[in-house]
Amino acid sequence: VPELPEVETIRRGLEPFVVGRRIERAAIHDARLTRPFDPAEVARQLQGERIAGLERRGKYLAVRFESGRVLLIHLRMTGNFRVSGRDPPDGPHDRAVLRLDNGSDVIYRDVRRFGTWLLVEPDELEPYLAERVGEEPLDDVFRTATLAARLAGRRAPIKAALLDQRTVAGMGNIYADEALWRARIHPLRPAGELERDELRRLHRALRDALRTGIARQGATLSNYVTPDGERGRMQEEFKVYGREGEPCPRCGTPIEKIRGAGRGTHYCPNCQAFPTSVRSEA
DNA sequence: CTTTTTCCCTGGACGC
DNA sequence: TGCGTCCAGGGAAAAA
Repeated sequence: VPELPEVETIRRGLEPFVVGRRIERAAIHDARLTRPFDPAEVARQLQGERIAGLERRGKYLAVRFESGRVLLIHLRMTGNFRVSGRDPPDGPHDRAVLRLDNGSDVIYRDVRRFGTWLLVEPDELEPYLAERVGEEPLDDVFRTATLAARLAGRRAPIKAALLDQRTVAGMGNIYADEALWRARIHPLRPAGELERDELRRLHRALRDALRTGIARQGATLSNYVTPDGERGRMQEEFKVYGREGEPCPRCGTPIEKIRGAGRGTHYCPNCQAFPTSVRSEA
């Protein structure tokens, strides 16, 4: 499941291979990849573009071309990139191939075909992102106050609020669970009712979890590998995700799994206890 | 407006 | 072995 750390790892791995290169030929094999646009037409438009930079916004990869156009890629569940020479092409799940001007291929794979490619004009990028993606949690400007402002007045569970990309760009199910465990906050607490100290802990926790994820090159659960084919090692750091019934690393209480925000949600019922109504209002 | 639910998609795990 | 069923979940869209 590519979340911020996985997407950032992919970006870093791909960057040296593609920046400065020209797309000699593009082939898109999945009719759904560029919906609602015709994949053959998108492929034609990609041909000849020279790549000026590879950026990340939340879970989006943005391939910036010298022309100013941008290819906005979302990997969703199983999208992934490989570079040729390190892995045989024409795998059963190869959905697109970009042939570069140095003869190498950038291969896009996506088992479940949830991923999307959207080619946008220069003036379309920011408006598109603005209504979908909030602040980058690892930027210096993302302070506790930033997080607090995004959560203020919200009655949705904190788990659901964290998964909202406008709250924390790039947050996903795994890192949300890990961050809430680190902050010792119950996933179903109403987001707007978190105390000042809890917000401080959560701010620190989610940044720590995401930074650790990047340092470990992401988490490999099934499909995900870096563009070099390396497995991530973040799964070895999981404290709660996928550990239902196992002892909490902090207190030994068995980890519980519930349904939160429509997603599997793992937490320690002792460390992350729901506060026993401290509220004094009747 | 906010929040919740449904849907898309496939392969792996599991029960019989 | 093989078949049916369930599950994983990011985000768009629909429903509440």
